[in-house]
This record gives sequence, structure tokens and C-alpha cells, in this order.
Amino acid sequence: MPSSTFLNLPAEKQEKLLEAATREFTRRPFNEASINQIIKEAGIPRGSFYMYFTDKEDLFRYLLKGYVDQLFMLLEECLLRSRGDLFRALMDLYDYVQEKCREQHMGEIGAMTEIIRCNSGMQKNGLLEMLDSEALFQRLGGAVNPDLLDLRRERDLGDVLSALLVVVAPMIYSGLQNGGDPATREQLENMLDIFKRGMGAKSAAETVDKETVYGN
Amino acid sequence: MPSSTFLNLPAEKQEKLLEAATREFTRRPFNEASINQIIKEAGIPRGSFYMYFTDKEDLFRYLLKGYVDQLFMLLEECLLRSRGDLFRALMDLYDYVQEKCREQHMGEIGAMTEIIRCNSGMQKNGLLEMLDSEALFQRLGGAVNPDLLDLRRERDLGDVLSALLVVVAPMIYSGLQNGGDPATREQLENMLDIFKRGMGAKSAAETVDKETVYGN
DNA sequence: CTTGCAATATGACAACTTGTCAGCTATGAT
DNA sequence: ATCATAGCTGACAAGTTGTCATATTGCAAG
Repeated sequence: MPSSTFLNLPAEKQEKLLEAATREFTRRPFNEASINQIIKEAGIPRGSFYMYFTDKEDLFRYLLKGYVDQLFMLLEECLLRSRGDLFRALMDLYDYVQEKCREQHMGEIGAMTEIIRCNSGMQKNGLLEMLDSEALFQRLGGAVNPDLLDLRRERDLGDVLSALLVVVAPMIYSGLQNGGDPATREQLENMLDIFKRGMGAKSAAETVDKETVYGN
Repeated sequence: MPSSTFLNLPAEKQEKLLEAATREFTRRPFNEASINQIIKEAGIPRGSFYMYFTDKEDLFRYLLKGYVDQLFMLLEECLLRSRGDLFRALMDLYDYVQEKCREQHMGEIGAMTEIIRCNSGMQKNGLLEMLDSEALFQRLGGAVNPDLLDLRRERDLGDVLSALLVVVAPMIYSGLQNGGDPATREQLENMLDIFKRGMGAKSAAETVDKETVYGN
């Protein structure tokens, strides 16, 4: 988290730094990104940088937190529109992100995508870890209609949410990377269906639709 | 991947480097780990290092690939013992890893754990990405009994495996980190059950056991 | 042998990196 | 006008990495 000194800075100056940082982090993966480059481009002196952020990592986290928060707000919106249907909301989120990224090629989401793409080597998934699960699950939990889920214990909702996000998020990224390959969308759809119906073999009574489809 | 030059080195010298690398990577996270430190400790000159590996990352991947492979071999064993029951095998793997790590505090698995623990900051989950999904899924796929799963399409098995691994692996790590907290084991057990039974609400006919237990 | 050639080894080097700190300047209160 | 406090600054030490000209080795053919 940036120091209060940074937050007190004129918005213009803040953005200049943040923009330069975004540019650098979309160019090189986190390891290789250079504070030198960022401050040179933003035109602020070295000493000042360390006045605002403790670290390269500090800056990186701050930058990405904004993007991730935005994505979660989108998911929340999708949940409202789908009346709490988590699975449908996730598909809608996928579509919405796809579309949004196509039209404004380097907007808010575009920048996030680029950073993710650029960091897809060594530490890509570390991005996931960035989300403050506690707070976010609480927020999302409220928008989910639990009657559409098979919840049996208090914390099942949290487990369901976290499992879904861990699996779905990379697929959303992946969809962005290959420019909306329909195969990726289909894969996501299928994955969600597997989660919904369960992986365990169904006993005879429950196997109706399976046998209907495959005649096996 | 290391150069042939490295593979041709006397085993003794290879290990000296690998051991030094393990020590360094268990001390500092990948970003901060220093090639300088490694070569100093291994007593090989700077130039030679770049003769063997192209990069710090190159070395890191090679080192970890060995550990990850070992873990997959364990899972394969567990699958054989559980007669292809994937869910049971994953629980067994959890227990086995726990036990193994307790007795030999810094053995093969111990080293892996330490590296994972040390890298649990920015790029922890990047470790997951290291596994060559294609090859590994093929291997594991053969040991799984598909009759115990609800597979409806050709690639469902791959999807099931990948989803399970993505969710379970961090929980195994996490169990190692907190020294075998029973709560973690319970969480894993619950998570596997959710996957097995499915997340979607069951229609009346299928809800029998849920209602039996909760009377709701 | 010994000549020669390719493979391997080596450490000094240039070109970076990062975080710190002593001293500077601006702001606002008394 | 004085002074404290917060904020600003760039030179600096201590480190990092990858390269490369040169030295050394191993080995095969003459």
C-alpha cells in the first residue's frame, strides 16, 4: 500500500506514475521490470519513489489491486443480473470481459490483460493470490442465491466460490490471450457444467440424462 | 533445461551445484535469490554457470521439475492402491506427504516444501504452471478408473484432473505449511466431497440424503 | 608424440539494479 | 520573521546479471 504522502499527491502526478508503471509492467514481467525505467518515464526522482512505495512489489500490488477490484465489481453486477445464479454470472462475466476488451483495445481491462499476459511466465497465478479472499467472498456471498447451490455446511459457500474462482479466472485470462477463441468459451461452459453436476459417478436413479444422451 | 555440458558433468559436481541452488532457493524467494550466492557456495566460477544454465529461471525450473515429478509419481502410486479412485487417492496423497515430511525433516519432499513455502509470496502458484499438463494427465489418466467418475465427453477426464489438481495442490502445500493442522485436512475432505457431489442444487428426487441429514 | 581442433572453463568487465541518506526546500503556524 | 515539520532530491555504496576474450583441456589423426 502506498504511503499517505503518495495519496496526498495531486491526482495528476499520481496518475503519471501509475501510467508509467502500467507501461513498464506491460512490457516486461515483474522480475525484469525496472523501477529506474518507471521513474524516468514518469519524470520523478528516485528518492521520491521510495517516499511513496516501499518496493517494486508494493507498487505492483497496488496497481493490480485496482484492476482486480474492478473485475469483482463486474462479477457482482453479473450476479445481480442473473438473480444470483453463480454459474450463469460467470459465463456472463466471461462474455462481458471479452466484449469490453475487444471494443476499447487498451482501456482499463485492456491494461489488466496486458499485465497478466506479460506475467504469464513465472508468476502469473500469483495474481490470483492477490485477491483478499475474506472481504471479496463476503461481498460476493451476498449476491449469490444459495438456493441454486447444494450447500450443506456453513462454509460450503466460501469453498464453492474459491474453487470456482481459482479455476475460472485463468480461463478468462486465457480467453483474452487467444483473442476469444470459441473453444475456450466452450471449455469454460463444459467446466462449469462439470462443477454443477458433480464429478462422482451417479447412481442408477440419477443417471437418467447421461444414459439418455449416450445410450450407454 | 540444462545444457548437455551440464548433464555430462561428473555427478558429484552436478549435485554440488544443485544443492547450493536448493539452499539458496529455500532461503530467499525466486526474485531475490542470487546466482552469485549459488555459485559461490557451489565453488564454480560465474562463466561456468552460464555454460550450464541460461538463466536463474532455467535452473529453478529444472530443480523444481524434479520435485514435482516425484509428487506425481506418488499420486500415481496412490491411484494404484485406491484402485483408480481419484478422490481417495488425493486424500491418501495428502496424508502420505504429511507423514513423509514429518519423519525426514529435510528430505526430498522437505526441500520441495521449503522452496514452496519460501516462494509463497508473489509467485507461489507459478509452481503449478510448471507441470507439463499434457504428459502428466496422460500418465495419470491411465491409472484412473473412469467408472467412478461422471464423464460425458472425451475431454472431461482432462478437465476433471486439471480442476482437481489446481484446487488440491495448494491445499497440500498449505497443509505442509501449517504443520498438519487437522482443519486443513478436513477442508480438503470437504472440498473433494463438493466436487464429487456437484455444486448445483439437486432436484427433489436427488435431495434425499441432504434432507435426511439436515431435515431442511 | 605432437599437432590441431573443438569443447569446456574462467574471471574481469560493462552495464545495469536497488535502497539509503545527508542535505535541501517548501509550507504553514506562532 | 522564525522555526519545525513534512516532503523532495540525486549521488552513492553495494549489489546484480550476462558476456566474452582468453586459457585450458580432451581427444583424434597424422
